[in-house]
Amino acid sequence: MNQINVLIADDHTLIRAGIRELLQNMSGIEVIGEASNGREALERIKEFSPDIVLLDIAMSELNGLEVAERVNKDFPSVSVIILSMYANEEYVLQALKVGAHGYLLKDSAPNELEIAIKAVIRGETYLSPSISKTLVSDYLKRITESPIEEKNTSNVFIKLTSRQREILQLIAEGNSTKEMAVKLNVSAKTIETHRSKIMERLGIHDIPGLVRYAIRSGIISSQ
Amino acid sequence: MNQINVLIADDHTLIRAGIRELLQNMSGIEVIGEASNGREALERIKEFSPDIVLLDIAMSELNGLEVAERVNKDFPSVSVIILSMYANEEYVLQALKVGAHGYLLKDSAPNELEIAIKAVIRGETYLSPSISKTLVSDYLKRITESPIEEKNTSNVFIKLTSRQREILQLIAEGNSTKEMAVKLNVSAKTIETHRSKIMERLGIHDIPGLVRYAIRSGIISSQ
DNA sequence: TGGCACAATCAGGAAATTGCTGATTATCTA
DNA sequence: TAGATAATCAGCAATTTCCTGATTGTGCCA
Repeated sequence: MNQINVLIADDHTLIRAGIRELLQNMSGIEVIGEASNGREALERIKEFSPDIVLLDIAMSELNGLEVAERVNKDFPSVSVIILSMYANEEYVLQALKVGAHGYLLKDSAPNELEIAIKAVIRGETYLSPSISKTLVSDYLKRITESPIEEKNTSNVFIKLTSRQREILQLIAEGNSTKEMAVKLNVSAKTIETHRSKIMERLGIHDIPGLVRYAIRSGIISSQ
Repeated sequence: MNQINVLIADDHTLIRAGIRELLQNMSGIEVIGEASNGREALERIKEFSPDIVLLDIAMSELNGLEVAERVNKDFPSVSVIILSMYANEEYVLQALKVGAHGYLLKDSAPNELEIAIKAVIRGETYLSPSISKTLVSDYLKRITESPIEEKNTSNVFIKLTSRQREILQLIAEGNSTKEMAVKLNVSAKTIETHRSKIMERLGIHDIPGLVRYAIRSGIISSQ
């Protein structure tokens, strides 16, 4: 039989062991190795030449996206599936940009893992259903339409205008609509409009969500 | 046979499935249920009366430490093992303070899980080896020698009541007043009162400030 | 054991904010 | 130069917050 050889890379031993168990119950799939951080993952890939690598994003040494990029460049025959806790659009786009073939949420059903692996082996791109299907085409359209913009890489800088980032920061810092209006010398209505545009773009529709977004994208710190 | 009945509470389906597989390969242990967030965990505990609950810390609705505290109070026959990504001393101490019987890193070897469960069933306290053994004695010494000093901890657990922390978490997770009222089955007016008390106690008078506070005090993550 | 502090619950009503629809002006670009 | 997008603002209904005050239960302690 032609087994699909899989390598698991995740910081957490227990998680790796759990995933390994799940995979070993699936027919046609064999776990040929594990790695406990990003750098080790690259070594194991070189050593084992797996068909598929399951990469956690949050790894020490080298994060999963970084690893994915190098795998795509140096080992093009190896397919990458990102295993992530976050449905965060930024991460998904970033993953696709660096050549990942799959993006699976840790929140997925176990059999999704099997489906994902087999889809990727067939040459398809697999995303967890909860991640909008339009992402890929949107993304591809975006980079083919304006390839130069690519270096703006990840986060907020491609999604929001300068004014919007300015206002997002003020919101996350705790300013009220009225306070922002005074600071920026515009009407409160204008601030409201900006806020709703920001929310629309980010797909986040509550203030706490904006604050968390601002923190994780580095616009402000939580301190 | 006297099986040890275990309940698994973790936000991520895949992780739960993996842990379940691991446990099912261990003799004398049976997984009798799962929960995908803190509140659901309490419901399942009430329903199933497990011997052991494995609680992830980072759960939505109610975080693992909060759940542990309530389990310890309302279901003293149920033992709690915290499953965490972090060896963070604060977390460990907090877990012990709220009555957890075990603190296991997700980075542990699979068989540690078995060891931990069986130790806890025997009435022992189990901590992952990588967590300094001195923690417990240090902690105990500290609280017996100068119990007043407790306020030096300065974290949420002393400043807010359990209910208030619960609501702070929900706020920071983006729930509206109305949504929280429905989830907690109280009136919106009650939520409003809680929120204003929380703000009063913390001296923070805006939602973004609460969110940042919740993040830096570990009640939620920014992800 | 009576009372005190405090937690948790809820209400009324004024005041403030938001959401929604729609509009104007300036700028940049295909 | 037309079309898309950004930044600005308004009206108004609906929702939410803020402030004051009240009730109930519980633990504590003098």
